Amino acid sequence: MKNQLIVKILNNIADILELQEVEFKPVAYRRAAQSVESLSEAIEDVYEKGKLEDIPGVGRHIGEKIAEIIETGKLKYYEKLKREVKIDVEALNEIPSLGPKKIKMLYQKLGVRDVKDLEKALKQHKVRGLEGFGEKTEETLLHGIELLKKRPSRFLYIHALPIVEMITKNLQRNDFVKRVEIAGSFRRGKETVGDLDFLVVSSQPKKVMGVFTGMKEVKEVLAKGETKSSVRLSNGLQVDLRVVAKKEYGAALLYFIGSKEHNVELRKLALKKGWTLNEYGLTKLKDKKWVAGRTQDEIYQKLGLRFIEPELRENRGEIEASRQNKLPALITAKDIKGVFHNHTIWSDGNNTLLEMAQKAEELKLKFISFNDHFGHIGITNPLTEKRLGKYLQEIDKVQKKVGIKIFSGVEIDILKDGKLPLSPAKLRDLDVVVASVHVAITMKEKEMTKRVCDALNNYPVNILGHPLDRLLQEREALALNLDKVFETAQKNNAFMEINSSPKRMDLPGELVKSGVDAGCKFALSTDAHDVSHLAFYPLGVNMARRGWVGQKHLLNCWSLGKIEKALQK
DNA sequence: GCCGTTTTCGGCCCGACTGTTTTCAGTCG
Repeated sequence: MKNQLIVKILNNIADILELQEVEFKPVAYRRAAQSVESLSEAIEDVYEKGKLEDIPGVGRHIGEKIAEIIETGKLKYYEKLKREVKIDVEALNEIPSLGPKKIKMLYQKLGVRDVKDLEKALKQHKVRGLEGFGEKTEETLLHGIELLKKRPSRFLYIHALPIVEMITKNLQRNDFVKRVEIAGSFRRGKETVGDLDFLVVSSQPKKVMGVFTGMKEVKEVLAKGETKSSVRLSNGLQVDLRVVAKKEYGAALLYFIGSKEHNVELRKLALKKGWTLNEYGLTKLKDKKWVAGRTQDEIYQKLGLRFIEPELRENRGEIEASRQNKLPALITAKDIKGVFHNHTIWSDGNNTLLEMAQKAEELKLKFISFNDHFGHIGITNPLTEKRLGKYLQEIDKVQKKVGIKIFSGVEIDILKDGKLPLSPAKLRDLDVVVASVHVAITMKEKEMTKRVCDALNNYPVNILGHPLDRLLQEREALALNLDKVFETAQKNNAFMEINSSPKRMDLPGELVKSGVDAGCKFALSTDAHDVSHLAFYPLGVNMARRGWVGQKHLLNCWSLGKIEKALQK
């Protein structure tokens, strides 16, 4: 899959063109890059279908360039640009407060071509003499380079969560703070966040800024103004805060939840109606008269739209769907009646069957499904055919001690050749069969796709476990033709898993949406190895919501009777 | 370079903060 390569090249072209002060083209290339990035299928497949120009922001010229990259792995135009500029724009652009104008100046006056050159020039104090540069800029840039060297990667949602709660509490306890909202990608339920964005309603912004920048977790104040401040916490996470008046609340929240691409579309829509939209409200273009802004709903309505849930705001068709009143009724955490795919001390989990079941009951769930590892995967203590009988007896015993329904089952490995290490007949004795790829994960797409589809075709698999087998920030996704997998799963009445484990988040939201579009059904799992992991299921709900999942698409929302029927093979 | 429920040509989202200036350009989100 060359999506990421193409995204990178298109963005680099935009960087270079920006440096050359070419107008409008950079925006066009970035827009195209963004669309390719949010594609839910391999760009090669789009190309083969001859549909490249259907991608928003991709016209004839960029389409031809993408085709060239797919066919040859390279792009002549890009090579030519790189020869022309001779500068490592990509790396230099990463440095905070360094943009195209300054990069150009640094190259022309000091011959700076890369970060190394810049660091040298800064340390020799050659930069401060340039027009528009000063001592302070020198310091900022040097600090920026240091920061990049030890830059923390994006934060997992689960790691950002306690920080969000802490900051919210810190702000809320002040009587001059009327309202606190978390916005940005966290509010949109993304699996990782680059920074946090807070919105506060208050008539005393200065006091709010004082509290915010004065928190003990703040390591560095990056900016502090009347309405906007930015800090870096000691763990490296950047947090932005905006303070607005009550009247602006809706417009500001809309603006700060984003995504940027969603907002740009809304603004274009406003312009067509003779209005302008910013974070303070929707106003008339002519006389600046106020149209709306108190609530998000009000603004959507004025724009001829129905309210769009934050998780959908990625400019992936939600605006058109909203206009046509075709938005899905998204599931919420309350709709989840139980969770699939959980481990205990019968394989590599930390707790007993009873402890896990009791915890699920405590969480007000109506069922839990146990799926301890089966077969010879690289973990200690997997279930074997010999132990399976005892495991099932034990589950029966626990069932008598708790007030919720327990499903029995295994998580069984999909072997290299697409076979499972237990016969279809024996698998049919279990309530829930989760089948997953764990070993030989570097297979080529064609083989891997066949392997997974063979398993779905030849065995009574209920749930395809963590389909991508990716680990966030650790391991790439399997090479898999998901279109084919979706089709095969649907044909065999198998459910695609939405795995809520914080490092997995698999399938991610955008791919869940492709599955929904393809007619697939889903099962939400916790993949818990400890009682504490059972509480992770709302993370899977985030993924499901980002994937446009309604109750009819998700097994966990159905009645127990209907679930049992759907699991019969 | 893309795009069109006023357009196939002429537009292209909008404002805050910082540092360097002495009214604003550059950067960022």
